[in-house]
Amino acid sequence: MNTAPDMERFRSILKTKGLKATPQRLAVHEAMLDLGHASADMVRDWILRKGKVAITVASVYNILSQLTAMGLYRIIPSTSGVVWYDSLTKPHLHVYNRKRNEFKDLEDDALMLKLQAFFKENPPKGYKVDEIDVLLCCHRSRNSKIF
Amino acid sequence: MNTAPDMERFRSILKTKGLKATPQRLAVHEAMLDLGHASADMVRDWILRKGKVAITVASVYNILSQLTAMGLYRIIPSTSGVVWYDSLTKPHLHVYNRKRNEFKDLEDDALMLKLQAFFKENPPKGYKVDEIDVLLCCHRSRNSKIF
DNA sequence: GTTGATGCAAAGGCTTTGCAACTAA
DNA sequence: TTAGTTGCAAAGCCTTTGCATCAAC
Repeated sequence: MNTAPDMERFRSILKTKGLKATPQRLAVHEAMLDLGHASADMVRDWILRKGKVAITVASVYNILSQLTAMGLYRIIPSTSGVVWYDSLTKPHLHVYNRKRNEFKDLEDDALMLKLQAFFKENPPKGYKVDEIDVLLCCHRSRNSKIF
Repeated sequence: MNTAPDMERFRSILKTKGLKATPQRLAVHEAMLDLGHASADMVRDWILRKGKVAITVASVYNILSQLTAMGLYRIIPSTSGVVWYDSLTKPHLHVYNRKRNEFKDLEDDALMLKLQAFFKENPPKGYKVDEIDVLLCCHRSRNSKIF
């Protein structure tokens, strides 16, 4: 995965916000771009594995929180009690494998647009909806329970 | 809320499974029926507040896990890193208020059926979908971002 | 040189576990 | 009676915090 252009964009975002382009911040962002969605632990592992730079757990957490607050990542709703971050901020679906505790992005723009249109036409009463998080829990067996 | 009939049903489920109807288990289930969806901590608070019975945190966790494994509850996907349980196991939507970290059930059968029909007609490629978890993140301000 | 970021270590939440004591059946 | 449950305390994760040190600018 060529993350170079994204990293350049990242550096300029940091500059705009008056934040320093530290090796740790760059490494975290590169990890997120490569992993797509990950927990703090997974980000740290990725950085150590690649031998990019030394980094502590605390910094990983701090950096992830900060970049999420800046809107670069989103938190994925999960059932595991661990916080997962997603580097893809545009609206999209998640397919979740309960057994493996694994997320996959489902980048189907047409599907997402239909879904948004669906909620536009079928709005939940009394609420203003910001964001739609859809988690499709899947398996690989023959039959599906809901259909 | 009159939970008496549900509690009778609960006792018979326990009997069927060969599990004892301990005061702690009964209290946890009554709490879940009353709260709808709650974290372990909230369940414990409820029980202490009502003065039903003495119970430790460990027992609350154990009982919730066990009853969830039995299919009486489901875990709600959340972004907080805390596990939330839901006593409503039939398919339904959740409205989540990020600011308050609060869930509400959106019991709109018609909406859920349409959604299931939607995914039946627009299936994510390559996956067998078990369950659909939809989290609608909401606010109360004038405008909605997605529409 | 300044200002902000990181490392470190400690503490704080949430959750699980092991074992002895207990109790529902 | 006895198999299953709970209480308790300890430990295990995940995450945050405070402060001294360090480095990007």
